[in-house]
Amino acid sequence: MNLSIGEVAERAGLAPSALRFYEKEGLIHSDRSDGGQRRYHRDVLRLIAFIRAAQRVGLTLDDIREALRTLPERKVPTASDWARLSKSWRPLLDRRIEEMERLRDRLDSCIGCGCLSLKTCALSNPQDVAASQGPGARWLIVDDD
Amino acid sequence: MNLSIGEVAERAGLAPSALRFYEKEGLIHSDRSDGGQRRYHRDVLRLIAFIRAAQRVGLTLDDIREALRTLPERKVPTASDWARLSKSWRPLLDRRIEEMERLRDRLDSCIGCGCLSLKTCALSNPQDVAASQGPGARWLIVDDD
DNA sequence: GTAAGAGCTAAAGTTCACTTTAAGTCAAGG
DNA sequence: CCTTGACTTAAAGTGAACTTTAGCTCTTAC
Repeated sequence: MNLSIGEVAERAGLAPSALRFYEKEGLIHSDRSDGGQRRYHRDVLRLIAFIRAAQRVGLTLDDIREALRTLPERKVPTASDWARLSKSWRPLLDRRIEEMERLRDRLDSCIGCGCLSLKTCALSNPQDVAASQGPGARWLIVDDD
Repeated sequence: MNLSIGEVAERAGLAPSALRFYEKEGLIHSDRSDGGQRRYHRDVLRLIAFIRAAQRVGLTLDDIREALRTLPERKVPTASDWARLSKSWRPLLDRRIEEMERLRDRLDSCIGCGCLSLKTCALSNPQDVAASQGPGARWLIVDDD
């Protein structure tokens, strides 16, 4: 317990500046030594691991701060608190995986058929993906006319 | 053929400003009308679709520009050119999918066992992932001691 | 006790991928 | 011909997620 910022940075695999930044953003918390230096509870490592995982799932720090607000205010979160949090990311993660798999399959079918834009190609029948991320997410769909 | 910037933007689902930006970045090309306005060949739509797909796979515009440099200089790319390109993204895409699946499974096993940090938990035995993205990518691995 | 290295703050800087702005030009219908 | 809306440029602005800088202070090992 009572880790310095350097120790946390080292163990968590990010820079001390990132830890100060996360703190300023209200994502993590630290106590202070008599001299005013940050001192961390070991639990912060788990929290940081969660933050990084959430980022990989595609959440912004804003989203993450929001999610973390569901954790108990001033007490150390329990296993079930963490479990609830992980669970809430599951659908998002599933969507991302599905999205990637669809993209992979489309790329595959294109490599196979060599068309990439004909009406007969899988890529030209977007009914499933096109709307998922607004007008930008059209993958490999190009409608030749 | 000979689409205006507005038409391309509309069909590709992005803003005209993005098209000008891509052009400045050397990702796409346009001819000009007598009056100096951009005129696009329909093929640019496919190219844009590829660029967006590549971005979803996690490539930066720099990476993409690099990849596009393998396309024939001043002639319209053939289906097999595109196929080669898609193929080259496949491993990256596979890695991203694997990564996401691993994260999902880990979150699952955590929800199941409720530990999240004990040495007995799946999360504590990272031999596979930890090195994949440098020291930052430690997922949910926290080594309590 | 002291020197070196780790930590402190606030503010400015960085990169990525664009968007916005300002001041003007082009194209097409009536 | 004229108006309107789409287009042009260069340059500045944006937001996310940090990092760097400058000028200090703290902590620790000798």
